[in-house]
Amino acid sequence: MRPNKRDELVRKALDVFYANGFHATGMDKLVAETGISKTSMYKHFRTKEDIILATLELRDTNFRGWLYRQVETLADTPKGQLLAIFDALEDWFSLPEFRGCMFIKASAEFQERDHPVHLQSSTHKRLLTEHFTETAKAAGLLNPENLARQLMILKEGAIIMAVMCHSENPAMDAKAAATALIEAASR
Amino acid sequence: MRPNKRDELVRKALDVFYANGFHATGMDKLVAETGISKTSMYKHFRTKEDIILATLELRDTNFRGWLYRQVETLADTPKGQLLAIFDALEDWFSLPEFRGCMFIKASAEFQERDHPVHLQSSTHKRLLTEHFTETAKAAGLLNPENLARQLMILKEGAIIMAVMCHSENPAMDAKAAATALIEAASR
DNA sequence: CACTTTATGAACAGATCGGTAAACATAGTG
DNA sequence: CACTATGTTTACCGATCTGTTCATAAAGTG
Repeated sequence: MRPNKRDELVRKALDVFYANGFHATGMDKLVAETGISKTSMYKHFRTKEDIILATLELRDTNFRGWLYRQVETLADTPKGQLLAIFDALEDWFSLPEFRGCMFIKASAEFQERDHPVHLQSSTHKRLLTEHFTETAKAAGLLNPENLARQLMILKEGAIIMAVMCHSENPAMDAKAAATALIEAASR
Repeated sequence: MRPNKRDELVRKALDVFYANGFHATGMDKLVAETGISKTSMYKHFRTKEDIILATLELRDTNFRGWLYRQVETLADTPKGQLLAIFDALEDWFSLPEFRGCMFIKASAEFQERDHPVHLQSSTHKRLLTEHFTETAKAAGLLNPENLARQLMILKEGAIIMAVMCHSENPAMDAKAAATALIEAASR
């Protein structure tokens, strides 16, 4: 099977959009950064928006895959895994290429509630919430849906603080808060 | 004193940028939405970016003013005021014009860490954190800086969830979490 | 009244935007 | 070999981008 130009484009475009933003990245910049001709891009995608949607799809797969794997590596009990979320976040935040959550940024640039980009970003957050809910259930904790939503709030809040207040350690602040919440749900 | 066109522009541009985004709003759109001529705009500001910075300054004043006033109205004890933050958020989220945090969106569109827009957004979050810290100190709670950062994480996370997962009540999820944290810091 | 300030509309740069067209190169397949 | 699919380069389209120019209107001040 030939190396797929389409996938190569999506992989490279993901990095460019993540680092530079969606509206701020023009098609010509995408050509310059990916080394792929504009004609090829428009053979594989009808519009720039379709390329954006494809990068978000890949990002969802990559990010959730990485997080779920990381959490399972760091802890073997469901309860420990809920806490390990924040250890994984700490690692992520410390990467030099860390630029925040791509989906938060995407829905900030495409605000209409029924815009495909906005919808796809919402889906990403919903899938994460559902996964946390399942883990909380496996841990036998009280009100697993409530707890999962609270852990999501802590995760998203930690991301924002990591992007906007660079000096501190929001992942560990969030982990401490999560510990208290999980403790309370253990009674 | 004559009605100040500059302030009128900033007030109206704030709404347009907030509703439509920064890069997505061109100067011509700004003319159409504000009813102020482009020539006037460039008499008062050198660049579009200067207009953006002015709208952020106004937003900071307005938002923190509103939040601090709201919190003081809703509760008279410092501890109660820390919880009232989330009641205020709930009101904010339910407004039809609610579109998330303008500073999160600004720093999502202007990502370079030393960009004036990014810096101004960071300042807004720092001022909020400092205010929460003072309130936590006034409440005599343990580790007021820690608690304030955690409350900030809850606040920012709730905003993100409100923007991206429209069905639920993230403000009350965050308030429940805040209750547990404040309780733990009361020992 | 004359004078200055402030605002306006409309046209216009020069660059960049998303997207297209046409001619050509390359490589895998029969 | 011919054929097809996939890629490239280059130039181009009309629209829109930030920002400027200029002539003109209106309003406050002496």
